Amino acid sequence: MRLATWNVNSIRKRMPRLVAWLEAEKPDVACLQETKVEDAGFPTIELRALGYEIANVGERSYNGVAILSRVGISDVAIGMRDAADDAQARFLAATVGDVRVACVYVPNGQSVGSDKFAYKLEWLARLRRWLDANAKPAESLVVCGDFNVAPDPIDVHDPAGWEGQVLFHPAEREALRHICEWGLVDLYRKHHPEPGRYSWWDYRQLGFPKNRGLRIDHVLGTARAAVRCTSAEIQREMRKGKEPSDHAPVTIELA
DNA sequence: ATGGTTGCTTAGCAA
Repeated sequence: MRLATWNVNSIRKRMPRLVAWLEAEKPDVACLQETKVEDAGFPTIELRALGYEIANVGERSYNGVAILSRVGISDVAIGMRDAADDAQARFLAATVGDVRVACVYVPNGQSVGSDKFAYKLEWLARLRRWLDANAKPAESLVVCGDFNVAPDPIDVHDPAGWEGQVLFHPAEREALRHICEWGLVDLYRKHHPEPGRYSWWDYRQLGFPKNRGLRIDHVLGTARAAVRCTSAEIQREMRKGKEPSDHAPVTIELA
């Protein structure tokens, strides 16, 4: 089973690329973030025509996550369904094939010390509590999406310059570690120990041509998923060309 | 130096 995660930065804007990518890569499961559209405007008919069943939760202008599956989709959960009153469309879980998958769009955090940064840390803490309450480390579970956190210095083009900044602040990295300590493995790192592999490059300041990137999009899996994971890739070429998303897809193969 | 680029929605916000 081929599973991918991709922050598309507006599904409507990205439809030509998304359709071409789905047709070329044929992922069995595609987890999308930043769809930026209300449910009524989601391109359901077009994606169904490509053979996908869809779970989606969106909102006007911002956020929005979706799971596309060609291997069935069931037990869809929209939002973390915890005590927090969270109107933002950032979380979807579903069973696809024999795998439970959670598609997440972690808040960006904007700047360290801001209300949005506090919200990001709280959201990451909620994600850990969601795992505690709704999943088991012994099951086949994948948690993937845009985490807006680079875990380690090797995930950052200029770790000294980024240290303490949003996306690479010790508090967010600790929150991500706490999530992984529940029982999740970074499936990309499992196959790629080398530094300098990024999934996001800022549109500004020639971020991509200068390869000033960060690895902030992740596919995390339980041990049971990890033993089935035979490969993982970042599709850097998808960041090239006309009107790209600022994120590249990350894909894994599960035996 | 709070710049710069993109997208949504239409001037300002979010990333």
